[in-house]
Amino acid sequence: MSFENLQLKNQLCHRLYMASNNIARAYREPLQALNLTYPQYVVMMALWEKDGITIAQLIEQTAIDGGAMTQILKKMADKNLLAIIKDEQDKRKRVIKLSESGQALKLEATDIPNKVLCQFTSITPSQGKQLMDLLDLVVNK
Amino acid sequence: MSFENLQLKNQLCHRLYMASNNIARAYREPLQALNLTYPQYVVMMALWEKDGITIAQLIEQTAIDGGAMTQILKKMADKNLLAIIKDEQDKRKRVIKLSESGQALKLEATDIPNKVLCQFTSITPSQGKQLMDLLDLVVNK
DNA sequence: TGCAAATAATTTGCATGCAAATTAAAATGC
DNA sequence: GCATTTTAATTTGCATGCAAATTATTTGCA
Repeated sequence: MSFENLQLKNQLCHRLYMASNNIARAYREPLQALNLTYPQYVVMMALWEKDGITIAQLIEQTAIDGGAMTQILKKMADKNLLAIIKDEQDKRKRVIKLSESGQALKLEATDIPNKVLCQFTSITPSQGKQLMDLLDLVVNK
Repeated sequence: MSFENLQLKNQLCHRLYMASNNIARAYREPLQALNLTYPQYVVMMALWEKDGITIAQLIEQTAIDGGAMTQILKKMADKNLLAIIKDEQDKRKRVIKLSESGQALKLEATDIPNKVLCQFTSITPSQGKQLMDLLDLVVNK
């Protein structure tokens, strides 16, 4: 038996693992300037697009784990980026609302995507698009 | 300003994040049968390919964090999958050697890649290959 | 030779990802 | 109308990923 299927270099999962870590690492420095971790940045992007949504909707948009989300939002509330508000209609729900400084941070974040992309010179925009489409197949199983 | 560049659906990083988590999740169940976590499985694959290497080499092969590697190897040694041996030539180094049960596990692992791939029906083998090549561009910056 | 610099691992502290258990509130069904 | 089930969040315990500090050795170089 050759066990080719067990060779690390043939594993799609390992490529994804390395690529994902690699790109997340590339965000660290630019995000430090905004005092945000990467998942916090993802939450901010979701809220900049649509504010005032529930935690469940935020989890749906970001695909961040629910247990982690509770902690992440708590820290972001501590930093006064957002407020966690009880829904009076359905008291199980919490609505997330950006603070003014949370909204204002959007302007400072505009450059982040470019700063990160500039670190990846070997991939063209067209290949990036291709890659996104292929990744969608993995995301949607 | 449109802020298109800040939309979550346009972020390569978020696709990678979701895809990577999604595929790692797909490994969980098959790996439970072998009593391995995903990173432990990656370490095993590296060692099945080349046994008796140092921790530094293992880190190089797997791209797993050094600090995490120490913990991972400790747990794997506790499970008697491998031994962590002091290098007598260079006492800073540790050599990792698979135990017999560690080597034997390779046979049981042969089916894992297929079991996982079967969960991703919407992606063809050709697309998988394409995806790997594109991911290499991200991995190698 | 001797001491500073580099290398290999480990440790520590923090931030997740994930599964399972828990709590609170709302929806359902008989 | 009340008990059962479902839903929304939180909490807990465990396993990383990562940066920074630490320890033990080895190299390099004056």
